[in-house]
Amino acid sequence: MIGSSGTKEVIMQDEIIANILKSANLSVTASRKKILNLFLSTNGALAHADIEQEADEKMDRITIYRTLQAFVQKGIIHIIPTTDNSIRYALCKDECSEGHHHDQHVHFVCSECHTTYCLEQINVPHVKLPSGFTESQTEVIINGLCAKCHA
Amino acid sequence: MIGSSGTKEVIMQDEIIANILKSANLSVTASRKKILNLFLSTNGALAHADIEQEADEKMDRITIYRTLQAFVQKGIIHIIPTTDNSIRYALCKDECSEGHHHDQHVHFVCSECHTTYCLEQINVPHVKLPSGFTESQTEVIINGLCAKCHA
DNA sequence: ACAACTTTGCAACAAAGTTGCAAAACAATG
DNA sequence: CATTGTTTTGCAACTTTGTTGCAAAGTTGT
Repeated sequence: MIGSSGTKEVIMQDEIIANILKSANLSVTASRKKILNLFLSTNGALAHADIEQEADEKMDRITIYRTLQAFVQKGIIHIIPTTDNSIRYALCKDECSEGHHHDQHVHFVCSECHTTYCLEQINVPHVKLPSGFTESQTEVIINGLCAKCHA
Repeated sequence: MIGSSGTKEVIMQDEIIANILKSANLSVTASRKKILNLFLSTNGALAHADIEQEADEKMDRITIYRTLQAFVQKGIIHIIPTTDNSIRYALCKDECSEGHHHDQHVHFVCSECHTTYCLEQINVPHVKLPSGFTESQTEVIINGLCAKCHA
């Protein structure tokens, strides 16, 4: 659900979503629209479990797995590394495309509420590697307390 | 196994391992020595599966789980974030203690051979956070090709 | 060497993820 | 808008990964 916005906005959003799917060469189905909508209306990251809960109406676990896999492969979302053995996904920025993720922003994971924030504004600092090593992607994960969870 | 070193060195290494365990308040058992030895003789990170393979002699899966948990809790090893839903562990440096991990070095994961290197020499750059956010730990994971896997 | 305590291995269980296949939904035509 | 070909979904069954309780075995300290 898009919240309390009017019908016109809902239709707009719906078309935006459909277009994202089409330009990724994915057919536009109810489950995909629902999951993509969830990502668009969340500014943090989502785990498989979150999606399973939110998309309350009957949607198979397996469909969620496959949808997420498809989205990752097509460059719509990307995986954020975690220490708790749970895969978290977040929307990609424009520079990402099929098979080529260029995600250079910092992720912040709150140790209290476990929300994952994408800090787009902040650039990933460049790190010099030992000789023989080449970088294709750098991920920065910062753990700590977010603004909401401060005492 | 320590390789082809002489008997004296093996005994030395054995004592070092026992001391690490003792100062962490863990009793010295065969499984723990074997797993800790594995970490000491690997300069990268190990996943549960790696340990299960290497420690070929009969050692229960469950013992490995519990040993790793104990090591993490006591500050002997720490978890490295990954994108592939597999928990990887690496030895902690001296600054780590029970319940308090101060691991500030960069990790490099080779996309070819999936070896995880700890780049101790390289400092983690400091990142400025939005107001209200406080950092407790920063992790940097770099993906790319390692020296061995270069064509 | 003995008693108190910790760790191990087994069994059983729970959670997370994958694969094959038939039915349903979608896309693209006329 | 109906039909055909393709893609996606949902189900069942299975694999892999991780957890818990408990008795037997091992470790520690005296």
